[in-house]
Amino acid sequence: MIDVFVRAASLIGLPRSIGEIYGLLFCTPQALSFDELVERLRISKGSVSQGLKVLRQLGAVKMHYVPGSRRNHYQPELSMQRLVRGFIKDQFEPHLLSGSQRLDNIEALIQEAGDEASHAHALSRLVTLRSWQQRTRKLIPILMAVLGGANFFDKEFTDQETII
Amino acid sequence: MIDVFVRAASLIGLPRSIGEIYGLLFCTPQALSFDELVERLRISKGSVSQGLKVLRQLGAVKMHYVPGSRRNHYQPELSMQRLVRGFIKDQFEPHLLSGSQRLDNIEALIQEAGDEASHAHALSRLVTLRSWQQRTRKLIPILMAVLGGANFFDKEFTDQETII
DNA sequence: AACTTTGTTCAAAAAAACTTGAACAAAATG
DNA sequence: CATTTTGTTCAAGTTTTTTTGAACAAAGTT
Repeated sequence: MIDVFVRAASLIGLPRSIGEIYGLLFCTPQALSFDELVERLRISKGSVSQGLKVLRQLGAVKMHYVPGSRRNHYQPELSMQRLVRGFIKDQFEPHLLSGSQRLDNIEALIQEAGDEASHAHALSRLVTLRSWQQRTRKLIPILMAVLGGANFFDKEFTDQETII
Repeated sequence: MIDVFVRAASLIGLPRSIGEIYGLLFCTPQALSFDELVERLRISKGSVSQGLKVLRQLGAVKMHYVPGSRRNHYQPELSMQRLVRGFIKDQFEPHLLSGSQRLDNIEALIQEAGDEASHAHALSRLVTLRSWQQRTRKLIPILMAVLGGANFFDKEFTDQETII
């Protein structure tokens, strides 16, 4: 089962160790501590430390206080909507933002250099690029809405109970 | 400008050279031949050959016949919808499919091994996983619909002319 | 048929990404 | 305050991915 998450992680460009950590947390009934992750996965403390850091940043694991233990325990985020939101916020939107800046720079570069004829083409491609960017921006809220509770697109979507 | 595509490529897990090839095709007014890509990007024939292969598979470049030249010329796909569809069909859906198989195997494994108590938890996590998968499946057509012409989500989406 | 052009394949080299483990910091404990 | 526990950091080592370039195939020319 952990393998499912290792593959999913690599699909979205995250290292194997991160898939393993999330996968083990996902499979295990109770919250696990740092040491338990090191022991059960047989990976180094360094990997676990870095992996948990990324997973916390993504909002994919939550700290869980366990009475009587000084260690931090970790639990997986099980809401698909929150997982996706975390991924987009952390890994996607920054690129979109810096992308806008970059397109402005490119526009300036087109203005100052290059001959008349190529200007027209370059500017038209820039328009295409900006439209792609804008459409991606508009897509994200729709995506989140579909993953959220109010699913008005699909009438057969019935058993909400089991869907997190 | 090519740099924009190099970054975009790495964001979706494709090598630098592929971003460069698509980027140059995107920037250039006329279709380019294999050799022109090698010369203008200063990368090896091997990289261009492999890069074009992947881009063709994704539907991100199209062959373009140029009269009087024996070489193949290439043009970029400019429709965001088709680019996204190609990417999903080629890189995403196969994992989704094999994922279903894998979940069935996992279910079998849960049945035969493990004690009573952990069965319940494992099965409930399997349900979660299946719901994630099903929701992803349902998401794809919606995504394509939004990227397609009929955009009934956004009333301000007016200048369809420039949007490819 | 011999030769040229055009592009592919694949083993080896280079580069990039990931993991490890030892040194280190911070906080709790005795 | 010395010691132990808990976890982080980072340079070095390992693995994986990407690129190169030479050998090769396929098809067109002379």
